[in-house]
Amino acid sequence: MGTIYDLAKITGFSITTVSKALNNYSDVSEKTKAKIVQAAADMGYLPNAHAQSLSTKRSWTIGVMFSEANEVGMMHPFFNAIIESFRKATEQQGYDLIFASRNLRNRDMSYLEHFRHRAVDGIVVICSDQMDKQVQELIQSTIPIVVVDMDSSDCSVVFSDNLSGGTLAVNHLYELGHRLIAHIAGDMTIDAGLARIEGYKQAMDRIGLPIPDGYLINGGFFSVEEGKQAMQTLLDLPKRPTAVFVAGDQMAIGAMEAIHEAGLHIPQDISVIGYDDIEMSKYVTPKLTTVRQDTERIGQHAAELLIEQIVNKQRVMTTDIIPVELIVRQSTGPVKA
Amino acid sequence: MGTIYDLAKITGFSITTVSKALNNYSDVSEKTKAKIVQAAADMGYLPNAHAQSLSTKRSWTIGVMFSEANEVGMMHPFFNAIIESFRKATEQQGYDLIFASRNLRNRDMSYLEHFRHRAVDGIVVICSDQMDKQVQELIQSTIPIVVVDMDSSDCSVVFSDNLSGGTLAVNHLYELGHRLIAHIAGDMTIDAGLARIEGYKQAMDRIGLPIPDGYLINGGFFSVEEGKQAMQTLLDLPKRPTAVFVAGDQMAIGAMEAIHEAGLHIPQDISVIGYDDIEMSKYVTPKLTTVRQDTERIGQHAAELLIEQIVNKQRVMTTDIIPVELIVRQSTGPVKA
DNA sequence: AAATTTATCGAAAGCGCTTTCGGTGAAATG
DNA sequence: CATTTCACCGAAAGCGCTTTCGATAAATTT
Repeated sequence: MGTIYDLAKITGFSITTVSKALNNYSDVSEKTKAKIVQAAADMGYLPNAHAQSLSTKRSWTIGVMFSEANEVGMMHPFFNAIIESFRKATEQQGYDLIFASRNLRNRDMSYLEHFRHRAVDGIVVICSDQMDKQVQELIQSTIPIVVVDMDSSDCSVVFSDNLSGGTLAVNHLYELGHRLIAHIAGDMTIDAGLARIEGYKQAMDRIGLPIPDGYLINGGFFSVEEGKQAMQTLLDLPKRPTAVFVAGDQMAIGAMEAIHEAGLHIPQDISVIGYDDIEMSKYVTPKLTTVRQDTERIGQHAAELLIEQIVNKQRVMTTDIIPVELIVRQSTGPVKA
Repeated sequence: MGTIYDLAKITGFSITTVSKALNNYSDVSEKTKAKIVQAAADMGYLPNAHAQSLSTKRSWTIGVMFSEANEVGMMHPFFNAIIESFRKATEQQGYDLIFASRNLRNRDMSYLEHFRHRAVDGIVVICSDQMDKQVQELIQSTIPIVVVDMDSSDCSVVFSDNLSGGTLAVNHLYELGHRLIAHIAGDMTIDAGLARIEGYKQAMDRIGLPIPDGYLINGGFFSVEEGKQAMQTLLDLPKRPTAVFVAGDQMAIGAMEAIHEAGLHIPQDISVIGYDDIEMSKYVTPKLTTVRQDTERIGQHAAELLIEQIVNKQRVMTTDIIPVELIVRQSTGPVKA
């Protein structure tokens, strides 16, 4: 406890000198610097972050906002992995994360208002909803920002190479001999979902495979339940697919459940490949083949991009695409002869 | 943007009156209050949180700290669920969460130092490590605090009824006809792990079942991998158990993997029951029977406990135990005849 | 009409810190 | 020896807000 005033009194210097000593200014002698630092250590002095922020207009905080349809917040396994990596990268630089709510002191405010109130130095938004007004508002603001998993030309964005991801999945299935390949897609209002659809279509086209009616089915917003339902209607098709590319691991897990419940076997009767490579993918039975998104790299890169903008005090609008990787496990196999 | 000075200039009142109007003081007339509020809305005025904090000595922030052996941070599925519920409860009251790091501006500091620096109003620690010096330091401090999942008589704590949980698991297995019931335990340095062991022992004792050599095995720190290993040594036992109670769902998933790899079937050959009921438990195959911890309630209760201390400005040291619930799914079944 | 309340407002100090700018004495320069 | 330079330090203003304590004019009471 204690303030620089206490420190000044104890050491006999002015608060100016104390402050300078603590901040390692060059115009205070090594001798007095040492004295002051020692006294600070002795009394367990710590600068008050709020006073510092007020004075310097730097808060060393970064606001984080999730925008996703299911409102699971920090329990979203994919977003969560990104944030964890983002956190590690930013904490190294001295930043703390503030998770925005929309309610402050019984006053309902927008995320932007919240962030302005807290005077964050930058914002990261992990967003699946392109249309979210709040996100647009954040992007339009002057606060440094980076958005993950969404496309935009108005700010720095970083997301996976979903187009290649879709292609990767289809090709893998094709090489295993599959010709009846369906796609349980994410909603088209979601950039990632749309890009994976595109990847799927392009790959099918390139291979020369037609997409039968009903083979491209909307799985909604990536939940297990929606994946399950989509798979069920897929199973009811007159000509059932032998393989299905699912746009997200959670949906894929739901799809697997539907397949099991129908008494079919994976991958003998039907192959399934997911997308994301969330934690649990390697623990379901059979272990899920999937397209891995590099959450580690996405989070870290987003952090770098944001901090760069903060320190340089100028916006940069890049769109960085992170490569994905095919992880072959046990849910995909050769087509039945 | 803008400050109360701007508002004062625009409306013609003093900053005092502006501040009072904004804070709904009684000694400013409705008429001027309306004018000021209107002007504030017009200019998009928002109070600067740092200035407010500096002046009121309330920061409306709560520091959160994880302490767990595996360092997975916010990717820990159980802790994570608790924090999410905690967040919802606190955000309603106007608090923001700050996730503590130990590095601030290239200065390595303790969590307590970090929290003091940020002047948080309260602290929540989700802790599995009883011995953590940092946690002790936090508890000894004067900042309002609540700790989850650990026992302590020096502060408010809230955790699950692990004793009953252990008993619940064993009894369920017993009722299915099992007599050879093993326990893959969490490390004994962890309160939760210890209590579940105790529950297991007591239940076995009450039933009159002996605990064969090697049936109580340390699974370490609740990771999938450790659970798998523990199960493997269990399977190598001369007299293999017909059922195993695992102290955590992640370990249980590892155990299931080991069982599958050994060519055995769940629950036909061996029943397994987990603990936690994390998200993925209902998606593994077979779906995991488990003892559910009420993360929703734990998080919310912790929030209430903490906020109460903050507003009343006095420490309370209660230990609240939240009931658990047996969730029967498909990984447990009657013993083979 | 005088005395007292009441309603409404503002000056000023304070929260803990940073930073500009000027001042002082000692060392270096001519 | 006079002058310039340099190293070191502090006064003061400012960051944006809250809160105490008076002050004033209007309303009420006697």
